[in-house]
Amino acid sequence: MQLPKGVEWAAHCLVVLERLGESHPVPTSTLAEVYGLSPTYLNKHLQALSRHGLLISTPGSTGGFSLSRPAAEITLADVVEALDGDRTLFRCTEIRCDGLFQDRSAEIRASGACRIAAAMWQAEQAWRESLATVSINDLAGGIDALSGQNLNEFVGNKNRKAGQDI
Amino acid sequence: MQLPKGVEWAAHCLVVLERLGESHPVPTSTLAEVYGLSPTYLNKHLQALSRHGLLISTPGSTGGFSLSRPAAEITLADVVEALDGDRTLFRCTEIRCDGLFQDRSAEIRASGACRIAAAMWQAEQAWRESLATVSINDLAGGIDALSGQNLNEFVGNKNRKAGQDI
DNA sequence: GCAATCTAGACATTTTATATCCAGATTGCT
DNA sequence: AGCAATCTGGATATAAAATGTCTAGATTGC
Repeated sequence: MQLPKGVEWAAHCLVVLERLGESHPVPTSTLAEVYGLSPTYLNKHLQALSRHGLLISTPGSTGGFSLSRPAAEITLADVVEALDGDRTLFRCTEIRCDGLFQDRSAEIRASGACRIAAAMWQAEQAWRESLATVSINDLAGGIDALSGQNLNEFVGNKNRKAGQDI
Repeated sequence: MQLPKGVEWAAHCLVVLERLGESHPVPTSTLAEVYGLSPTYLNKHLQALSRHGLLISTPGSTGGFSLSRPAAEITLADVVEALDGDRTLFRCTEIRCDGLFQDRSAEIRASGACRIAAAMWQAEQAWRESLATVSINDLAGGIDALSGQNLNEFVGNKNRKAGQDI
């Protein structure tokens, strides 16, 4: 069981957008180039972030994606939720009601949620709460500190190429 | 991203073994019948639990599986680790080193682990720690309290059928 | 020796993740 | 107005993982 790679891609892209400041929207193609990712597939993930309100998408010739709110208010929990939907790590299939005790399934269900599921969900809660303490802002310092300058130059050139004055 | 169903199966089976006391080993076929599971596939998971020291397996005609230690000392974290191996929820592919900054990858790696990965792993740590607080013993009370009596009768009959005096 | 079991691995099926592609709509530029 | 670049959504294809089955070998109790 593993988180989809899209989570990693999305997190890095959000960091890039933070580092670039709020200037102009950055198109998928540029973000893909920064990290050597598949543009079309990355776009699918960015669309998901947009649908969930983490990004604002601007259509049109000089369009692209930009952060919808301050990077300090976007957390890893948001990213995971946006890309992985409302799925839980643990999925309870209530096998308590399936085999030997089939005919008492109503009674079993009435006795409350399965304790295994409850414990699993509580642990998952701890996971999400930890993710919620880390914002894109917290992440931005380290990751691309080394390459932040280059990043600005690169994207800047890209945008100028597209006919835009940054 | 979701935990394999085997985790649920294994957890329930451990609870059943706890409720039956330590009497005799219970074969895969009986455990599968209790919850209406695929015997061969369940056996694969039980083998994994055995390899990781949660269960003791007894070969032979009256063989089967039994808990390797008190149910209070087997936690959900153990179950997840046994069935899902050493995989982490989040897998870092270091895309920092892949695209624009390819030629500086050595430098980037030297600057330390990716902060995104670090945050993800810390959250995962919280998840595992929460799972480690829940033992099979804790779970046994609720889940099959309703059907514990039937469980004993059922497995008892099974074992007698197999020629065993329980 | 026979029947029941665990073990290990090969194999098939199903589901999910990954990736690509295309038609439609929006916008900026000339 | 027309063109180029973009986002949007869905269809489709490929790769990987989970799920499930099967067989041959080894162990034990009767």
